[in-house]
Amino acid sequence: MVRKQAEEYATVWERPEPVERPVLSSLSRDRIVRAAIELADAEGLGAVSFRRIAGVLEAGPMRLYGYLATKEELFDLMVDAVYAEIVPANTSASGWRARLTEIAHRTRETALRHDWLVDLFGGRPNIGPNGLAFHEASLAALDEVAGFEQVDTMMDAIGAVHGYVLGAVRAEVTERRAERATGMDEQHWQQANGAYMTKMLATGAYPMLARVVEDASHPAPGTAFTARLEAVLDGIEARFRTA
Amino acid sequence: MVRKQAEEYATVWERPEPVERPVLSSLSRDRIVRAAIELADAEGLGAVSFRRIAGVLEAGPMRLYGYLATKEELFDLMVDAVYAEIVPANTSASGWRARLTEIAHRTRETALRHDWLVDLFGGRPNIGPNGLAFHEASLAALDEVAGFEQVDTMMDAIGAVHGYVLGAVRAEVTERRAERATGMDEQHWQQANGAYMTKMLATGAYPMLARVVEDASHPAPGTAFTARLEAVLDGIEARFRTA
DNA sequence: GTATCTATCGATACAGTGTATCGCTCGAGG
DNA sequence: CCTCGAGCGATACACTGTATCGATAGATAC
Repeated sequence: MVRKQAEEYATVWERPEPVERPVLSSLSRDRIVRAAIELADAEGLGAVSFRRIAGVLEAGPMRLYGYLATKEELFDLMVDAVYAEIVPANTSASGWRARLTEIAHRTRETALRHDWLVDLFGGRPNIGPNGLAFHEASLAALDEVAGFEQVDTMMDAIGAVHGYVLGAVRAEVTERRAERATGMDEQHWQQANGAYMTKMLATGAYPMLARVVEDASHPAPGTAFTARLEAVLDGIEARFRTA
Repeated sequence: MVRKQAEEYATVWERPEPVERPVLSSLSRDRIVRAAIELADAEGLGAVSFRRIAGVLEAGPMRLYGYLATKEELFDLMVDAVYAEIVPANTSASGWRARLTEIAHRTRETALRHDWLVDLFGGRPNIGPNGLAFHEASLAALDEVAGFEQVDTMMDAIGAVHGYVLGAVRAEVTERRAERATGMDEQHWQQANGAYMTKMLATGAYPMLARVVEDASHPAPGTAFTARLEAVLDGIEARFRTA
């Protein structure tokens, strides 16, 4: 190119500079996914768009399609990246209950750290490398444990645990989100919903709920999760373990 | 109006017809929500838009805003409408286990019938009349049952059950969706994912998963759900019931 | 019976979305 | 040295939720 220009313009002085060409930021799936996760953490899943990610990475939106085919794929990668935070590198827990408990708690903590996770978790097959590692770790917790020799038994056990964890964490995150709604209007939201709830309970149509609202103690968030998880583990031991 | 026209144009023959005014279809939250649910059932949640709903109901999109303030409110109403399908009018089950089991199964069946439900379920506080009735029914199953006198105990029990049900159903629906992906490309999807999975398992990094894929029997979908639910109920009895 | 007020409707508009298309430009390979 | 192919991104398209606002029709006041 420059050669050709050199033919047309004999001297540098007349020859124009090449068109301003912005330096291409180096991109990778990793950088894209990391940017997307930061966006989601800061402003919610709704703020994640190809245009905004590209803006952060100083690239054109269409460039992302060299790394991802669809937005769903982006979500899949985000979830798998977060799975890496859940799977413990090397667990110190011994015994199947302790190891499943550890996985459950790490799952919960990660979901609280990235509160958009529950919207994607289990919404599509999570079969990326880290998602598989997660299931592998769960299964490994039952490997060579007396009474869990059968594959079907193992699946029942981790199916029950993961089912509980997924549902419980989703409920907990939803509640947290609602409690501290978007900043300013927190007070307004609380007030409006409080009024609505008292009105509904006053109808007398929900006597048990009324009792609960009146008498419930509100333990620290994690304790209920832990206690119920223990119950699920008890149930697994009672019903599935064949030792 | 016509009077005024009558003054301007003395005879009918010169007086123009009033402007064509389309007959307004009668609207209600109920009709809107019903239309939205039909759309979601037929074409998925993604097909639910104010414009399409309005189209079905032969109204302008903006007219819906007289009944709903935002799309999230529409989703809330859809979920609450479906809760009505879950809550049994009058249960025949006796005993707390049977009644909680009935609720769990009705939840599952409803979620399978409306496979978009799991995407909204528990994603926002579901405190509409039917949502409250759902929780009321769950609590009522434990009312005056020996060993569940304490409100906190009751909450632990139904928290564990609902957690499990929510998570397990979400996982099941996701799997169903993936298996029969969008029609034609089912075969293609299965093939691509099968190849991917076998490749991943061949790496040897997931020995337990490999064992599972090899040895797992694939029972009818409902049976695993039921068995694991029984385990959860066992655990509740073992850990929470104070009788 | 007439005039005014008010609530509702929907056309239009706006900012944003995911993504298909397609020239352009550049670096690598023959 | 030239050609080819790949990567890039400007542009465009169809669509989204929703704010604005003039027009209208029914209700209300005199």
